[in-house]
Amino acid sequence: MVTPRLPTAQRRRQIADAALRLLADAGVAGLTLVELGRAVGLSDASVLRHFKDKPAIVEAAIERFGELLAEDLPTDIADPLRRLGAFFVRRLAKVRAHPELMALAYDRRLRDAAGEAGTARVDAHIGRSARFVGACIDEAREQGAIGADVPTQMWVWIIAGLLRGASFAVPHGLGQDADLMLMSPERCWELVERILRGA
Amino acid sequence: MVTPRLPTAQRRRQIADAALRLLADAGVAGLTLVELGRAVGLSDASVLRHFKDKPAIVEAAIERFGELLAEDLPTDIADPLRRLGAFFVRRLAKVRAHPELMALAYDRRLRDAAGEAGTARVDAHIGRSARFVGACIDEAREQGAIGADVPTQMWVWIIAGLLRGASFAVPHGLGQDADLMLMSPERCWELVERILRGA
Amino acid sequence: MVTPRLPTAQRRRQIADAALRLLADAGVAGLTLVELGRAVGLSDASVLRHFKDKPAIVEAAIERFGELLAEDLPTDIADPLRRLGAFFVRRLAKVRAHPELMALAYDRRLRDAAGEAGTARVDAHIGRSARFVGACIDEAREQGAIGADVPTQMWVWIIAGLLRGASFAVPHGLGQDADLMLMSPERCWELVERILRGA
Amino acid sequence: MVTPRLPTAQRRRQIADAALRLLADAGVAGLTLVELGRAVGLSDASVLRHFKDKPAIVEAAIERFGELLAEDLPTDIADPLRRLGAFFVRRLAKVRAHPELMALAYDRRLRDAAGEAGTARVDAHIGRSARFVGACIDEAREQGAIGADVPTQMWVWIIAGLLRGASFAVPHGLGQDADLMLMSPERCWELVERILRGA
DNA sequence: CATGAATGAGCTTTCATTCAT
DNA sequence: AATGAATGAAAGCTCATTCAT
Repeated sequence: MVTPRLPTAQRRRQIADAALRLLADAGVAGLTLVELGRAVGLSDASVLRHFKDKPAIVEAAIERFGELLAEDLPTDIADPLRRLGAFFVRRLAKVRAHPELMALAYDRRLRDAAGEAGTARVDAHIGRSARFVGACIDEAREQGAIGADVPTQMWVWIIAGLLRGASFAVPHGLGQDADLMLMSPERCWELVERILRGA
Repeated sequence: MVTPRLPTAQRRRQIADAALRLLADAGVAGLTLVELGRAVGLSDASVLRHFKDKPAIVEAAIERFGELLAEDLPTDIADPLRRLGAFFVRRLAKVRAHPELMALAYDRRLRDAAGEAGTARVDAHIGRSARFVGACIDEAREQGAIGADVPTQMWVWIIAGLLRGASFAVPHGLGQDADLMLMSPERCWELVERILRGA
Repeated sequence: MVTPRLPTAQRRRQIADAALRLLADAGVAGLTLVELGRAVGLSDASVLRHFKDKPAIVEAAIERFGELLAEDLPTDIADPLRRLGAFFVRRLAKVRAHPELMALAYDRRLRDAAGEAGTARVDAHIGRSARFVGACIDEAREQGAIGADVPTQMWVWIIAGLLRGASFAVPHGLGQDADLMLMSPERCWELVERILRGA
Repeated sequence: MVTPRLPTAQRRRQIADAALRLLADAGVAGLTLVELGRAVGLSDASVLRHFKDKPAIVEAAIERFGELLAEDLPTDIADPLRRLGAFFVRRLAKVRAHPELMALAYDRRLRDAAGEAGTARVDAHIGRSARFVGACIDEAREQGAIGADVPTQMWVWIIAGLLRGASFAVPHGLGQDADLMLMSPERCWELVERILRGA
């Protein structure tokens, strides 16, 4: 088989992405070099020509995942609740588009794959979204848009819960509410905002 | 090595529990027979004298986890919101007491470990809590205790999100709100109930 | 399960017979202590209370097989061809009645199971029949009943070949001659004797 | 250890041949991957890089054995008895040259090693020689070279018996006839042919 | 840059064997 | 006499990794 040679930079990203997909679809046990090679059209040995070893691949995948998450964080919106809303809408759309992949954000599987070394990086990336949400909430509270009784962390978890919920292909709660999946992200946010303000 | 002998029934439970712990602490890759043996003080071969297979062990662990989750579902409380509150309080306490273990309820790792065969069982066990919550919400709504605008499934995910949040040993959002962990489950529920009613 | 206790002598024979059957039906790999136990209604550990170890069981099985073969050797018939005929008829009937079992006489599986130690015993037992046949032939030849040109050993192998052929449940040569299986041992011997005398 | 590399095609044949030898020499239980590796100068893991499975190795060995047997079947000789004779001479020479190996043709060990799946292949390969012999006999009988009284299948077994006899390194019948081993295959066939015609 | 060949480590599983009850 | 519990050894197999081509 003649495999087109690609510059390392491209290959690295390709491999990191494949690792993420594989981890999401097949779990830690499914992330093997052979499978990784198959995904990018290389042999297992060749995959390792672009990375020192497997942990290095996982590390790259984690960074890739971090970028994916960071994309959703808006920076240019002044109003905290509108900023939070923009994040929520983007993130929800992304979770719906790639439920398996985004489930990694609400899972410990990336940490497992990372081993001792990478755990902190994973937590940092995933925590970044949480900190963003928390900051929006705090700011909104200071402006009086949100009441003081419910602590910020609770709101953070509530929002994470809503986003995570969308990562189930089949919502394993009630069948009759499967149509929640059909509600637009914008409409969802309206409801969430009402909850935030109302409480 | 002289290992104290135990009747199979005891050993089976011991092994199933150890499997759950191991899965929670070390992930799918860390759940090996040798490690399992070490956990219960047996050799790897001896572990398999109590179970036909490794899959059989995972299966037992899943059932054990199902029991653990089922304990939290109250059946004798008529009022739906009080029933939901009782569940919330129990489950939250349990998640705080065993964060790593209970993270399995909000994770895809049990499914990964279960393989093709056991996935349905895992989903059934975990989904049972979700269905319980959904039923309480529906009932409460019929009684007019909860408004009609926010769909049930959303509340289910919100509550799951709050419980899942407690499974992080270090809340990876904001440090200043770590004291949320110190708020009593009962007090947490008060807040949640207020959100439910208020919206 | 309450297993009736049997005196060792009976158990030993029972186990040796089971070992023979197992070896014949399932091959060397199928001869395990657990399977042996199942066959005689004992646990694997209990089987070893009647024999020092597994080689000892195989050894007993070999002796048992030797007895089985020895039964077919007539001692009281003076005329060599009639003596040979009696053997042939008995042996053929036995091979037809227990093809799998008797296949062990034309196979190296017993030797494999016996290991270094038992090989000689196996050869002795199986060779005994061959020597018997050879002796009959030699004697008949001295009496002029058989010609001198075909060496004894050849006749021995011919007869062994005929007996061995009957150990195939399905004669894997020609289908149209399957009815050879239906020809009575006595009639078979008539044909064999004609060949012996005629040549 | 530095092992000289060989292209897979070569290795596969090498391994299949070694499997056959091992099976012949050490029996089903002796056919292990480690032993196989030792025979070809590889580690056990490396052996499996050339075959998917151990069963796949056995399968290849069986095909190899089939080829070995098929070599002996002449196709270009019109006269049936001469054709049979050519086969007999070749096969006898081969059995004498490789008694242990060729014993597999008169044994159930290949079937045991093959397991459920390969049994039919083994029977087909071994049966092919038998069918060949049967066809020669039938044809010769039609031409009147062989009498009608002895059924074909009997002759097939007789010939198989003679060939099988040569697979014993030490003819375990009579010692005084060990010199049968020294008789040339051609001379043996002369005797066999006389028996065939004479009856 | 890419790969085929080879390997060691580690995993699941089977099995003969020991021992306390 | 019988068994349940435990074990070490060895088998088959997977996988990350190395290296020569």
